[in-house]
Amino acid sequence: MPSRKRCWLMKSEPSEFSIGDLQRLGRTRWEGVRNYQARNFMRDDMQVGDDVLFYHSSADPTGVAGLARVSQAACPDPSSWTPGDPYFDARSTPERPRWWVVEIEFVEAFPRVVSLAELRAMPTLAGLQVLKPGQRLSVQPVDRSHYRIIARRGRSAPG
DNA sequence: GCCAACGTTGGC
DNA sequence: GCCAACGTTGGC
Repeated sequence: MPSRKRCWLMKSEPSEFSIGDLQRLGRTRWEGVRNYQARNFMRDDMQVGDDVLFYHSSADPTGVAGLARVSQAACPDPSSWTPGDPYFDARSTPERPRWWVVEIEFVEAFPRVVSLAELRAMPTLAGLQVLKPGQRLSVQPVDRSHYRIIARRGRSAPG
């Protein structure tokens, strides 16, 4: 029996891959995650249909820029055993893959980024992982209540 | 560009 | 298994 849809936050530097890039492509494989905790979330917990907050990191402003959805469950990350690929890892092989990817699809781009400062100022988001000091995980679980609050804020008129 | 926080690696 | 050195992340 399929379990209930979950919600996630996924970070990307918009100079590398932005919500606008996802909008143009429609969907993408989330390649290049090289952190075990983030990998485990993708490989073990993400399911098709899960909701995703698309977060712009190292940006101005940094924050949630839109929504996406998991469109394909995890499979081994071919970039990890492709020599010359920026994400190549000699320890990963097709027989014994070390890194995994999910595919996500575009849902919507917010009319404005809900900035980190704005997220911090919302008392209803207490406990949101990305607000914790030193939190660097590029794939994080998010409470559905938090997801809804952020999605509503992102759709609201700028200002 | 700085640097604090964190994860990974590898010598012992 | 400890832990120092190193690399990376990401806000500022």
